[in-house]
Amino acid sequence: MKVSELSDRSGLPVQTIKYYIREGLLPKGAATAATRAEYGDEHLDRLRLIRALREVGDLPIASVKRIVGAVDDETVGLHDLLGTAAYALSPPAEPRPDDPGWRAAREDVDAIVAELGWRVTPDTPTRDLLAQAFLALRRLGLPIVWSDLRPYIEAATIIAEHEIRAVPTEGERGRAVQTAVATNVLYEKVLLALRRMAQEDASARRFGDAGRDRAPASEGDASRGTRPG
Amino acid sequence: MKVSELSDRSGLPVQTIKYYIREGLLPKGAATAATRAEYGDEHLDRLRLIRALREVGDLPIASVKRIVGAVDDETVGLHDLLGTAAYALSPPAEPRPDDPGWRAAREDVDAIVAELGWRVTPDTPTRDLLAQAFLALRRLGLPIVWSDLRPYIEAATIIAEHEIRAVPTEGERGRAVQTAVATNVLYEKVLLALRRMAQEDASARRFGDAGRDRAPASEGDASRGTRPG
DNA sequence: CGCCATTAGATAGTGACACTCTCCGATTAT
DNA sequence: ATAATCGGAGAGTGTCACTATCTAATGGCG
Repeated sequence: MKVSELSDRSGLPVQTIKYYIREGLLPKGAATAATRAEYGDEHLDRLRLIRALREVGDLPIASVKRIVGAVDDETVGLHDLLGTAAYALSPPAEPRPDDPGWRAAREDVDAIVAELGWRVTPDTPTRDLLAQAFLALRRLGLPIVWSDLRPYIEAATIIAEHEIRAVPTEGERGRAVQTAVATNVLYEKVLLALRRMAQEDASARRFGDAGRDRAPASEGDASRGTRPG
Repeated sequence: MKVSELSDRSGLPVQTIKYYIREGLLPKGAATAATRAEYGDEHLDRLRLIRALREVGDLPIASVKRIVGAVDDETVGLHDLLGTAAYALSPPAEPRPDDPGWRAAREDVDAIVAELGWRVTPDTPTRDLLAQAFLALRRLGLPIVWSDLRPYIEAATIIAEHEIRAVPTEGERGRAVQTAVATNVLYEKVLLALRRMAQEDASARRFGDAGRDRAPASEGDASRGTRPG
C-alpha cells in the first residue's frame, strides 16, 4: 500500500508517519521508484504498537524507539526484552549518591529486595525509582513501614506471576515479542485504573457517599466546595 | 523566614518558588513591607508536597494546582479529595463516542464495574482510562478475557482496601489530607516499581538468567545482542 | 502525450510545558 | 550611605512531538 493508504488505515497523518520513519520507529517502505514506496501490514502493526505505547503507555519517542529496537533484534531473548521495556518505562529518576537521604532510601530498597530473595539486577533503574519514592515519602514525614509495604508486595507478586506465566513462548517470534511488550505496558495502565476504581469503591464504603453524584473538584475550580448547599 | 532561606531549605531556586506562587501552587508569604515577606514551615511543607508530586508523581503543574486547591479547601471531604487526586492523576484520555471500538471498550468497562458491584462514579475519567487500554489491546489483537483480568482486580482490591483503611481520620485536617494525597500518588509509584521487580524475578526464574549480569539494551544501543558470545 | 495530484526527503516552524532570566524600584542590614 | 536583597512582572529558554512547507520526481488519467 502507499503512504496515503497507510495513513488512512492507521488514522495517522502522513507527516507523522514520515516523522516516525525519520526517527527510526518505523522501517521505510520498499522503494518502487525514486518517489514511491510500498508499505505492508507489518507497517500497520508497528504503527498500532507505537500508538499504543504513546497514547496509553505515555512513553516518549526515545523509549518507544528503544523498545521497537529490541523487538526487531532477533538476538534479544524474552527476558531481556521485558527488561528493556521496563527500562524504557522508567522516567530518568536520577540517583544522587551525594545525598545521604538518597543513600539511605536506596539501602532500604536493597534490603527489601534481599529480604524477599528477588533476583533483580543490582543496578536496575527500577531500584532507583523505588528509592526515589521512599525518599519523597520520608521527606513528607511518612516513613515506610513493612506493614504498609506488604500489600503492595503481595499485589505485585500476584500480578507478576500471572504475567510471566502468560508470556507466549511459542509461535512467531515477532508476534510473541510484541505481545509481551504491549501487555507489559498496557496492563500497567489497566492495573492503575483498577486501583483507582477499587479505591473509590472502598472510600465510598468507608466514608459514605455524600456528593458521590458529582465529579469532585473540576477544572479551574478546585477552591470551591463540593457540596452544593 | 525569607525567600532566600526558603530556597536554601527546600533546595529550589528562588525563581522557581516565585513561579509556584505566580501559578497559585504556593501561597504568598506574609508581607512585612513592600519588598519583604515572611515564609513559614507551611510553605516548606507545601514545597515538599509539590516536589513530590512533580518529581515522583510526574504530575503537570495544572494537576498539582488542582490537588493543592482541594487540600486547601476546608469544605472538601476526604472521599472527594481522593477523587480529586485520582482525577488529577489521569492523563486526558479523551473519549471518542463516534468510534464504535471505543464504545464497545467503554461498555466492557461498565460491565466489569457492574459485575464487581463497585461503587464508582459513572462518568469518572478512570473508566475512560481503562477503556482506552482495552481498546489499544484489542487493536493489537489482544482481547481482554476475564481470567487475565482477575489477578489485576484481586491485586487492586488488596491494595485499595489497605490504602483506604490507612487514611487518617483524626488529627489536624491539613496534615491528614496531605498524607492521603501524597500516599495515593507516591504509593502508585511504589506499586509500579515493585511490579517491575517482581516481574524480573519471575522472568529470571522462568527463563533462566543468561545475561542477567548485564543491563538489557542500553541507550542508543537497542539493536545489538545482549549475549556477549 | 500532457498535466495535475501524489510522493520521498529534507528543513523549518508550532504550541505546550516548566521553568529561568532580566529588569525595576523599594528596602534593609552594615 | 550604599551594596545587597527582595517582590513582582514580563520575556526568554530548552525540550518534545509533531506539523507545515518546499523541492524534485514520478504516476496515472484523459
